[in-house]
Amino acid sequence: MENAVPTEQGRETFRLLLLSWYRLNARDLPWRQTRDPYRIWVSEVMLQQTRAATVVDRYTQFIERFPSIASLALAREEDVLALWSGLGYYRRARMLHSAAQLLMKEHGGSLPKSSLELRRLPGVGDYTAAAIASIARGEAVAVVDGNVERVLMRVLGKGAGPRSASAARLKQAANELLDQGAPGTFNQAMMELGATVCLPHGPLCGSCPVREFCRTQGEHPARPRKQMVSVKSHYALVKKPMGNGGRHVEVLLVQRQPDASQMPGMWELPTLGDHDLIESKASEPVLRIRHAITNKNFYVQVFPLEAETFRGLSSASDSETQDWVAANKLPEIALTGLARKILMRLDVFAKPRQVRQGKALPGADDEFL
DNA sequence: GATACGTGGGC
DNA sequence: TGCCCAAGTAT
Repeated sequence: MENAVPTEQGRETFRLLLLSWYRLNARDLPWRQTRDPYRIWVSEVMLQQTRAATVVDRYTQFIERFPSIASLALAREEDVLALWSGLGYYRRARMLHSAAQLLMKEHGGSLPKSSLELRRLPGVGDYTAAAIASIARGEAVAVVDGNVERVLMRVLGKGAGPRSASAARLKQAANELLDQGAPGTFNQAMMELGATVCLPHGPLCGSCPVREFCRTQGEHPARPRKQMVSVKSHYALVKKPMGNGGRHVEVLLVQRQPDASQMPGMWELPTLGDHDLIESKASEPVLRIRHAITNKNFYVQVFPLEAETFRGLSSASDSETQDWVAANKLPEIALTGLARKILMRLDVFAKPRQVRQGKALPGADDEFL
């Protein structure tokens, strides 16, 4: 493969330029203020397929609640999932939790040092193992995530054929480029460059510290797109006053099947079939929203129902676990992202702290009709 | 290697 | 009632 940084001298210049750019431009993110392997691990798992901006608050809350491997290991899985609610890819949380328990049992409660050993933990793949080892332990191993892959493809150019872009070639290129003296910082700098300058669309080549080494100046092949599918779904909002002068309410929730492929064991509003809608004589929905999950658009309508009405419906006798949950306990429940969104919009969810100012609260974007 | 797994934000 | 995709992993 032809290489825009073929000589060691070229690579060294690349490193210096990248690292000095990073020193000036690194975003101030909470997990960058520590080298605690546990915290790095938590942040890396949260960051899998998830934007840094989304992770910031969740990371802070998570670390506050589970400051150590031991505290995480001792927690109940449902409490871990409750903190993960809305982040998606819930398997990550389960694996993080089970890995913490494994470490308590078999590794003296600490994370292994090498990327090779880290790689054996559930939920820790090549990327995460390299990230933890390089950032927290200074191991000279390069990470290749989506950002690094894009940066390298652009810097190195397409090369001779499809093989040149294989994972193995990219990993090799990344390791040749790696700064042996500061692997953790170098890795983060490469990712930061991808996340903030070498963007998938409209890369900011004018601001790129290593543009002199770049063969392509920003070209990037488009990926095949996937067809979106539309699905309609209906949910019931069943409330019951709790006393206290009617100030507090309880909401009826159901738990998804433990063997469901999506969001197993998570809690959501009771679903209503078409038959239920007729049967319940439901009138107008209190809420219509769109909720996208991977390649499916859910067009969701929420109908307010009296407890007694709901009890009479066929769906109510399904074998799912049901429970009344006090509104002020909702933050402790492992809700699906959709359930969380609905309860927030309808002002049932006791909002933790965030005060929104100057913004129209109903998110507008995914509201429909 | 392909596919499933969630969600929010940007345009 | 769009489309992309983000600090991936497991199967």
